[in-house]
Amino acid sequence: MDLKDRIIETSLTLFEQHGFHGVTVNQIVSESGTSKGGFYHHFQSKDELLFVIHDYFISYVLTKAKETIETNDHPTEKMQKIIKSFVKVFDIYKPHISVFYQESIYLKPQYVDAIKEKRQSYKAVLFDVIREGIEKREFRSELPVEITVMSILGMVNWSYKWYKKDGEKTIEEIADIYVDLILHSLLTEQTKKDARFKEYFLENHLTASKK
Amino acid sequence: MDLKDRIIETSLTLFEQHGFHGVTVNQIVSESGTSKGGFYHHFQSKDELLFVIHDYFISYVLTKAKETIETNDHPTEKMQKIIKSFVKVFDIYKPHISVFYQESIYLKPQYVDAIKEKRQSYKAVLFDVIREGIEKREFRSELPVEITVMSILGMVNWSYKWYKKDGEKTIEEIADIYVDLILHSLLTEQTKKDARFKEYFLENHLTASKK
DNA sequence: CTTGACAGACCAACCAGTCGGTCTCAGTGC
DNA sequence: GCACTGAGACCGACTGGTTGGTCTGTCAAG
Repeated sequence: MDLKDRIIETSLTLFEQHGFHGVTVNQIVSESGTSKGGFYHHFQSKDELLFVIHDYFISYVLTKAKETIETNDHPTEKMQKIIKSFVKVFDIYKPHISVFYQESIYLKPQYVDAIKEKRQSYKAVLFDVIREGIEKREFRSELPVEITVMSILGMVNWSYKWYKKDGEKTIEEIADIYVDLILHSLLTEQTKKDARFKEYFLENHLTASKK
Repeated sequence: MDLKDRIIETSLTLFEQHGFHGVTVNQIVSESGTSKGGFYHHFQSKDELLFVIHDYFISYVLTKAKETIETNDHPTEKMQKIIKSFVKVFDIYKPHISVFYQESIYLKPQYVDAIKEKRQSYKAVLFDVIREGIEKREFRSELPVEITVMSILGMVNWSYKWYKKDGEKTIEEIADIYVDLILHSLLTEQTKKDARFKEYFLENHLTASKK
């Protein structure tokens, strides 16, 4: 791991704990075992560092989501895969995500456009899946697409506020719960009975408690 | 409106736009038409101002939620009322909420405990409703209480990132959609058929599009 | 000898907070 | 009715510490 990465990793941890403005360049520098010179050799400014962190994460997530929808799956399957893959990102990128949602307000104007665009693309992916789901009668037709997308995003994204790696539930379990909740909201009664999607519901899991 | 309130209102707007550290006391002072002296006459420090904003909002929401559950309603009704009342808070207190979730990381240690306690109480209210719902067989028994609470909180709280007062949908409409989504995730098939709860679902609203 | 990676002393700007001062007004004594 | 006093509300020039960023070097590799 070279110096640049070490600086990023250190900053991530520090930013997550104390916020962008709660951390000085001197702290970053000393915790990553380098110097002002080392830092400014790799980054034009503290603001550029913030941008690099943002871009790194959003690019990764966006690529993953696009991969998922370029299949011939049913919308229900797509939704399940998107959610699972996104939730799993928390295990690796939680600090990135925290910084992404917590500190984006401090991104300098010159950087915001690049990030905004990718953010929009990510939302668009979800939009398309839901629209497709409604068209194909798998999802309830009375759902307003925009609000539904924002609800799903909110539910999943909020995890950054409380998810702990060594918590009671594994990331896989949490992802399964989200899938269950979301699909229960989205699917029509008809689709819920479809045997192909049975495995997505908690009540049919082997671990579920049955009376 | 006296000076103290004017300072709070101005700060709220500024903090929401630029973040706590993106706003200087001088800015606050000049935008609220006062002076350094005026500011420090009412607040011990910039940090205290942040605390006052936090406390004001969380106290309000907590009181509202406690009022709601001190009824003899069914859990389903309670859940619906809590969600509706909380979502409606966005219309009045959106800046408070934004600052609450965005800047709490910068609260000084001396203030965090007071806020944390009220935050926990709020979660506890939701916990209780869900537990009661499961006990009374209105909510699905396979739901893990903690994650479900966090999902609901996430879904609703996330609104602060995108809700605009003059947006396409009114706050009432958004609240109704949340209620529909959440109840579809929570309720048992049996309970969904209960005529008393019919009005909570979008498909039974007068405005819903029917083929 | 050149170039890229890194070191660290130094600087200028900024910003939260201070402090002596002014203005207004209610209360008090005569 | 008037002069005096003191307290609370508010003013704004000033300061001292902090912080992002610079600049001159050093050194190892090629």
